[in-house]
Amino acid sequence: MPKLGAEPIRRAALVKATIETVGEAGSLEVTVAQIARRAGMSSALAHHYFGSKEQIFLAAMRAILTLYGAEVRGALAAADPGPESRLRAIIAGSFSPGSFRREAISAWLNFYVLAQTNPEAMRLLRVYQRRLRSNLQHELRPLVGGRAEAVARGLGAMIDGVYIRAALAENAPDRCYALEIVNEYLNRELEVRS
Amino acid sequence: MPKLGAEPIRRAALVKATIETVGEAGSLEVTVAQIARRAGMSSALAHHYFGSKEQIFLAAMRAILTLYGAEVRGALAAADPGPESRLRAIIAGSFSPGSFRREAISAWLNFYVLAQTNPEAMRLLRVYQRRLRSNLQHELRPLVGGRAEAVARGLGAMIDGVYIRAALAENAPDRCYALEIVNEYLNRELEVRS
DNA sequence: GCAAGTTTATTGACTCGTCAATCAACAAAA
DNA sequence: TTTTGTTGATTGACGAGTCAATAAACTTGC
Repeated sequence: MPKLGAEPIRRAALVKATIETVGEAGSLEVTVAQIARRAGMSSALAHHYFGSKEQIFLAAMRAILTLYGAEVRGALAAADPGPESRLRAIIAGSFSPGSFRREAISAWLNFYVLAQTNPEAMRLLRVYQRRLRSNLQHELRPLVGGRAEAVARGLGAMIDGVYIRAALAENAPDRCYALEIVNEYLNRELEVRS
Repeated sequence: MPKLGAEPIRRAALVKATIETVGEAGSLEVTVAQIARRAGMSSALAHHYFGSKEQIFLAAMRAILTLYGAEVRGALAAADPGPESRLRAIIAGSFSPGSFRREAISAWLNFYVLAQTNPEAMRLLRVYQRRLRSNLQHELRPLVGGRAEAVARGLGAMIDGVYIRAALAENAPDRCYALEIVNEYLNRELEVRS
C-alpha cells in the first residue's frame, strides 16, 4: 500500500522512533529492526531511506539538537528585554519540556557517547556548544564584564551536569529543580559587585 | 606455561585493559577478544575468570570508583584542618590525575551509560554519589549553614558537568582548568554573607 | 626422592545467535 | 512503463560463550 510522498513522513517517523528506542533502551545498542518496527515499517525500508544505521543515529541527533536550538530561540524571542531576562530565558529554554524529558535526556547522553567516536556527531555537538556559549557570553558581558567568559563556561558545565544527573536519577526529571540549581548559580555570579 | 596464583594478576590485567580499551574506543562496543588481547591472554581465559562480558565491565567500574574514592580520601587526609580546606581537598581529589585522565574520563562516561541499563552498575554509582554528597555537605554546613544541601547539589552537578566536557573536549583534559571552574563556583557560594 | 593423582592455568576450535545490509520481487501511483 | 514505496527472505560477518584438550605446578603416599 504505497502512498506517494511518503519519504519525509517515513524519515520523521524513523527519527522519532530512534530517539524513543534509544531513550528507552538507555543505549545505542538497539537494532535497526527495533527502530523500524516502532516506526511501523520494515527494517529494509529504514535502510532504504537512510542507507545505514549510523545515518539514522545522526539524523536523530540532528533532530534533538534542532529541537534544543528551537526551544532556546523560542524562549529568547519570548523573553523580556534586558540581559538578565534573556540569560534566564536561555537557561529556561535549555530545560524546555521538549528537550528535558526522560527519553530525550537519555538519548542525549547516548549521543554524547556517539560523539566520542563519530566525527560528524562531534561536529554537530560543537556547533551547538559554541552557539550556547556565545549566546550566554553575549548576555553576560553587560552584567559581569570580563568575567563573562568564565561564567559562561561555568553555566555550560552546570547545564551539562544537571542533564547527566537527570539521566541517572531514579525519579522523573524535574524541570523546576534543575532550573533552581542553575539559576541559583547565576544569582551568585550576578551578586558579585566589584 | 601456567604460573600458579595467576588469578589476581589476570583479573587486574583484564580490568586495566578494559578501561583502556573502552576509553580508547570511546564506547562499550568492544569485544572480549580485544580486551583479552590487550591484557595478553585469550578471550577464553577472560571468560574463565569473569564469566561474562558484563561482569568484566562491572569489575572495571568498581576499579574506577575505588580509585576515585581513594583519591578523594587521600586528598582529605592530606588537607589542612578547617572545613574550607577540606572542601577544596575533596574537589581537588575529584580531579586527581588518576581519575581525571582521558581514558578514565571516557570510561566514566561509558559507565554512566551502562548504569542506565544495569542495576548493579547503578547501585555502585549511587554509593559513590551519596558518599560525595555527604562529604561535601558535612564540610559545607559550618560554612553556609542551611544552604549546604543546595550548594552540595550544585557542586556535584558541576563536577559531573566538567567531567563530561573533558570527555568531549578535543584537547587533553586540563586539571587546572577544571579546578578553576569548580573552585570559582565555590568562591561565589562562600562569599555570600547573610 | 618419586610416581600417581589433583588442581590450576591456558587456549584453539567450535557453536549458535544476532544483526546490518542487500536484493529480488511485488504494488500502486504518475 | 517509469518512478516510488515496500517487504520477506537471504547473506555474510561478527562475537559471546563453551568445551575438550594440553601443560605445568602442587600434593600425597610411599
